[in-house]
Amino acid sequence: MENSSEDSRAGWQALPSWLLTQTANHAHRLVTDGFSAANARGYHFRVLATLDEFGPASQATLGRRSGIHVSEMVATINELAECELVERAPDPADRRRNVVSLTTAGKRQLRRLEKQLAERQDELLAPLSPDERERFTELLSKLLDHHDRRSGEVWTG
Amino acid sequence: MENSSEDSRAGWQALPSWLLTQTANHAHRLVTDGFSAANARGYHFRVLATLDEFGPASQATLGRRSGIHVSEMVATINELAECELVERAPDPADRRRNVVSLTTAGKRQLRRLEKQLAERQDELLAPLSPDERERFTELLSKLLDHHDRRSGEVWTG
DNA sequence: CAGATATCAGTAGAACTGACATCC
DNA sequence: CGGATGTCAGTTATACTGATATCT
Repeated sequence: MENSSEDSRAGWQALPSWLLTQTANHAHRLVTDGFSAANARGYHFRVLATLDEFGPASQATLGRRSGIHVSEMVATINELAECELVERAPDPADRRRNVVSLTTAGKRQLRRLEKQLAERQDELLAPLSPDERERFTELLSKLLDHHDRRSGEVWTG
Repeated sequence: MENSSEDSRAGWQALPSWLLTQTANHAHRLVTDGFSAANARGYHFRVLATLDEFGPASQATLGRRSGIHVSEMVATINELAECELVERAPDPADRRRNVVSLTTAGKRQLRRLEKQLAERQDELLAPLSPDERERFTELLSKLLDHHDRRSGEVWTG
């Protein structure tokens, strides 16, 4: 009654929070390794993808859209610009700002990273059936929406 | 066809790896806050719970059982010993070792933390029905078992 | 001697804070 | 002036690696 035979984890190792954070660690390692195989980091991908979706923007705007801290953005853009994946030019309309935009090389790199990422998703979900994968992401979305909203409440009312 | 109306997340924010790591961050914050409300950290709980389950042990053994790195164990035991939640005594049978054991105050603290933890699980899974919670932990277990085994393969053959 | 143990120092990545100069 | 922007320096927490002294 206390432990059915298939329940291999005891005590705290069976808690949802433990299962969640440990599995997330594996996921993080998978995608991080995938990115570094393409000489990139997660921040690089997020900036490139955000530029691709919304077009050129200032670093502050990019930070808000991609959820990357402003001070992280500086280093990220430095690295991307050094590889000529983005271009950073002063905004003539507002001299505080830099306008960051995607280069063609940046677009190419983005496609590469997207492909990498898709493969890692598959590796992550390998033991699940298509049906299970569907339900899994649904449940995660539900949880994340809930908690994102809860954190947001404090600041946005 | 590309986006049904209920799919609020675009692009990379809908990827399983993203949903997973972000949700895990929320979970981690929840339990961390819960622990710190009881003047504890995750390591403290894991050591106390491991001592409760397996009995007194050396720091190295404790580390293997709880998955905590040996060098982290030193600081963890220092902190627990300072609050008199565990006792650290030299092992007469092997002078390299310390024998670490639970005190009654440690047991009390463990119960407190277990209660905290249970509440945080509930907060974490709040938007899910009992049925959904069941399936969620099942899917997570399946994933974690898979990836734990895969990482283990490298070292244990 | 190899190997285990406890300890301490240092490292690395992620996410954040604070200070600052510049500009709107 | 208040507020936004970009930059840099520093901090925190987590999880390691490496070195060392001691002991089996």
